[in-house]
Amino acid sequence: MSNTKLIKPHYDQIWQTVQLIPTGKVACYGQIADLAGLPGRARLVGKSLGQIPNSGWQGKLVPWHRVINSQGKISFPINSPFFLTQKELLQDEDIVVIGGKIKLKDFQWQPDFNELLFSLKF
DNA sequence: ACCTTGACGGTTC
DNA sequence: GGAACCGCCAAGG
Repeated sequence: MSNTKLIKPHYDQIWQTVQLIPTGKVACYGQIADLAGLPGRARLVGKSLGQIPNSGWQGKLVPWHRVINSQGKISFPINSPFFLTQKELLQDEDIVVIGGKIKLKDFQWQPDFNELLFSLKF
């Protein structure tokens, strides 16, 4: 049977949106919230990312590591396990991380409007 | 039904 | 820069 009923209402939209972030780019929590049709709910984005099943979602992995805060920083305590994991995943994509910070000017995802209309199913 | 918790963000100083 | 303050609201206890 389908497990979609078990997923919290907004998580689908958030995870779906996060999957659109291309390799080598990052997006802010608030940016994802806006694109997902949930303006002002950046915190919900963070919360939902922590709820992604280990097995992935709808058969795909969600690139949670590409989501950082509006200051361009990784939102985990410096040098904590999650921090280090995220930093490594980002660097694997050639994203420059210095002191937990990333230059949004260089690496922030700038989605194309038409692309969004074509990709988002809600 | 009430209270607390957040992988946040904008404003202000 | 950065720190303090407040607004936000779904979830979970």
